[in-house]
Amino acid sequence: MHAHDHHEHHGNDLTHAAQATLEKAGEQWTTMRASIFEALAGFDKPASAYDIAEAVSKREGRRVAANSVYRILDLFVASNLARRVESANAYVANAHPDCLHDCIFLVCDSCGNTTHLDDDSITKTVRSAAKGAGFSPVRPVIEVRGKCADCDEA
Amino acid sequence: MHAHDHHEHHGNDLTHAAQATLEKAGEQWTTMRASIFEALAGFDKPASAYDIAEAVSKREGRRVAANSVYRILDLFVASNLARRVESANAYVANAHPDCLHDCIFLVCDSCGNTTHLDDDSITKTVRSAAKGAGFSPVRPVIEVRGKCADCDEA
DNA sequence: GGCGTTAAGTTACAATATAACATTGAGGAT
DNA sequence: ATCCTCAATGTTATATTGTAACTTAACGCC
Repeated sequence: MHAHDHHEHHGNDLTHAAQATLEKAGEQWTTMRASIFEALAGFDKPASAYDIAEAVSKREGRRVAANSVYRILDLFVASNLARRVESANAYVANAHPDCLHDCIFLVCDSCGNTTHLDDDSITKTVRSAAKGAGFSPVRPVIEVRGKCADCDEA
Repeated sequence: MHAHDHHEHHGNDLTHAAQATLEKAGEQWTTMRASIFEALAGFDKPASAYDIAEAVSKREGRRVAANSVYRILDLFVASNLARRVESANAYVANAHPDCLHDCIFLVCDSCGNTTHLDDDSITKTVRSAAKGAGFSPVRPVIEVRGKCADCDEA
């Protein structure tokens, strides 16, 4: 288990935490950003930029271009409000935007559900292995493809 | 250092090792597959399917569609002749197709060069962390984005 | 009011990936 | 030899993901 105590936010609590984090970073919490964050947080599995564009478009009754969604997702990722799941070309909301982790995603190949681990001992080991090879690590990408408990029963 | 002794193949040696591995898996070593493997191995950094299609097209003086390249790359990845670098949407030849590893890629954000580590202790730890979370790991994706030694000097 | 700055809209396009179907060629069965 | 079959590749079309360039809108400031 990781040592420090962090809180997993949900629902409005999560939205407020996201807003607070973004504003603390000197960025604005606009209605568009709020919509996109809501949409992202509303998915129960990683969502592509296009999934989000579609969800927001539907909810708002107007066309929102993928383009705009990408811009905002990039901002979210840079501000720790969201993460990109590289092996799925998709994004997930970060349940604790107020604390910084290299995180580990477990992606189910069969249902697409994704859970995440925050095991700092692993990520530190990976970072230091990279350093040992003369590399300056910036962002570890640690994902495990496989089967989640539910799908594995079958 | 990882414990077992494995040989890094190069040039013709690598091609022969790849051929042997593919044939041992019950697949044919066709001229098309050989061409694509050569092209892939000829890149000094991860190459996209389209990069490879272009290289093979040029070398053979005829159009080779990305499509065919994808099919063969998929086969290569399944047979351990090549790896996909998820965070780069690109592929690299595996320098030792005759032995099986979860491997770790260090991808330079500035020059694109990619080196790989085979540190089984790390990958085992990642796999077992996944298992500990009720997940059945199949394929760990461990990549580190950052700066290589050369680019880091600047 | 005019101006600068940031966010978002719009359009176009590039890059990556897959699907569906046609063709080819090698090997075996008759 | 002819036909049959099957795997591999070719061909065409299209889906999905990601960027670029430029325009418009909103707001604070002078």
